[in-house]
Amino acid sequence: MIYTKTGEYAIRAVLFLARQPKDKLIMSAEIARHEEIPTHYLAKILQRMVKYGYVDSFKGRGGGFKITELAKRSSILDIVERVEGPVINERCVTGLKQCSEENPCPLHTEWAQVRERIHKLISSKSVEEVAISYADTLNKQK
Amino acid sequence: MIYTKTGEYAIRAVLFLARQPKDKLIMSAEIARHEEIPTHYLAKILQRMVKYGYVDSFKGRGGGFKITELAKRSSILDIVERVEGPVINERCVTGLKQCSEENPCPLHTEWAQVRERIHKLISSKSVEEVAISYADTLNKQK
DNA sequence: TTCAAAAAGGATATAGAACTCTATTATCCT
DNA sequence: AGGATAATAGAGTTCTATATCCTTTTTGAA
Repeated sequence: MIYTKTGEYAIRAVLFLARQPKDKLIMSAEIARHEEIPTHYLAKILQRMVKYGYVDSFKGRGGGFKITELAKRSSILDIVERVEGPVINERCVTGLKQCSEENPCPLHTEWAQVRERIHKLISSKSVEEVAISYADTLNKQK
Repeated sequence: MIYTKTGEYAIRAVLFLARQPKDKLIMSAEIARHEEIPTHYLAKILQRMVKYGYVDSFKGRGGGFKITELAKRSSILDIVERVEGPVINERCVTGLKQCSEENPCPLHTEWAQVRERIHKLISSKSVEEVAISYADTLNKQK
């Protein structure tokens, strides 16, 4: 995995919310059950997501969470970086301290390409796009 | 970074040793200084490397470490995986639980390709090849 | 207006990784 | 033989990510 569990839980929760009917509220416990995420831990992550403006929360009976427009328009990278800080490390795979553009290690150029491709992969599509096309796949399978 | 600091330190140490004159012994403290790795921690890692047969150690005055033929022939992936276990995670970037070949999430195929490329990048060249071509670069710069 | 549901918030526990320190053992040199 | 050097071994500390628990606050509904 490129990012940590916290980041993974965050996107899974957001992608799950993105697949729900508009404005339907989902309890954190329900998300946790569906996505197999530790209940209390997810609650913590959701709290942060509320602060970042990626989900809206509603307390009390009948309450729960729903995804915001901001999150729908954001990329996976946006969200993960917000939750856990920089995801893609600039250091080369060899870890060589002196490795740089002027002094490239043997894997430098190729690694830069891979890094670029990862970046594009998780930043070029919005959460909404990913969620919709995933929902389609799930439907066709049934 | 794909792997942890421990793994990174391990390759940096091994690549450093690979660039040394044949059979020259280098003290762990010297490797630590050159590669800016915490001294005692590196000593620990080197101990394990000895067990795995990637470096030979010599105690007492004039002692130190040198790389073995096994390590020279090994790939970066080989060494890192030995030190820290599996490096490349099979899980998809979306982390979606149901994501699989039959039920691919929208990023599944592309991510599989990236993963494959990373794998190839760090497994197709031997430590010796990488070290030699890096030494060349360093020389030309001078 | 009181009760129960649900999120928010704070405090704490656990695990693993990263790192440090100290004592021991092996080896070389004089 | 004795002292210096360097790896080895083991215990201990710190830090961060992960996970759990408990109390408080808010809200809808009976």
